[in-house]
Amino acid sequence: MRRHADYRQLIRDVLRDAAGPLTADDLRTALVETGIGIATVYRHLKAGLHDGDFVSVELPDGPLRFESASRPHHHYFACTRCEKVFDVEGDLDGIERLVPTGFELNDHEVILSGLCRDCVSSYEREC
Amino acid sequence: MRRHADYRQLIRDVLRDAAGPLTADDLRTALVETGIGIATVYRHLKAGLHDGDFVSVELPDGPLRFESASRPHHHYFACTRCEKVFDVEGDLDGIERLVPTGFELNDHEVILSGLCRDCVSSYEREC
DNA sequence: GTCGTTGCAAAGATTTTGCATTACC
DNA sequence: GGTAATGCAAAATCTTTGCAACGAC
Repeated sequence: MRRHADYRQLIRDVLRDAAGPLTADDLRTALVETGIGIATVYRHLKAGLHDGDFVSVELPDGPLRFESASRPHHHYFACTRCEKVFDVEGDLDGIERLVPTGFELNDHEVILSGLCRDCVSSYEREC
Repeated sequence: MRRHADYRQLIRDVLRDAAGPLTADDLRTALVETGIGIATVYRHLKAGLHDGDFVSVELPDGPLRFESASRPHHHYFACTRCEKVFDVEGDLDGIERLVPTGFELNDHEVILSGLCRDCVSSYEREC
């Protein structure tokens, strides 16, 4: 089996092409043909976070997810039924207004939750 | 040692008086004199989440935190230096605008991050 | 006595680390 | 050969679960 592939670049590629943030195990699965181990995935993710290649997103009730830092600013919609996570375009106004006096704002994250389109549809069918 | 105290109520009391969201272990520590076990803390938190007594907040790089559901709607400021979490008053406009067509929004969460007042001060002193 | 609650410990799930081995140059 | 990266497995951390014992009534 091939070893010492450019795993960092492979992880970058997978994250760049993903529709939303991925877990470490999602990445290992995507790269399973290379034989990458989960420890190596975590090591590259951690190094990439430090280097600014990736950002991490913590969502309710799930493992940490990662995505490419180069994606345009966006937020998330977490479906409480199917547990999928969707990227959401756009941003909010007035964020600075929330920051307490003397605090220094560096980043922000908005997580919407509810039902995604598919789950709204299947819920309506069931009732 | 006293057993079968009204642990749910004790947990409610601690969360009601807290300055921000607490971890399960914070709660066990706060109630250590009662001899409560961590499993019981988690069991009441889980039941209370289901009953709508508590809400959970997942913040970057830390265990799940909990707070009273009865607190007025607010958001969080997570200091990246001292890792404390502060409640933030107020809310944002235009959240509905972000929701993709066909999705049903039930909740949202805003997590600001940066430096808290104390860390801004000590950072300035150091430089 | 019955039923629900509890503590403890074990199990799960996720993430990190130690270490010998391997690949690259 | 020397250096850095890797896989495996153990450890660490956080959370859940099984179960026997206990308390409330």
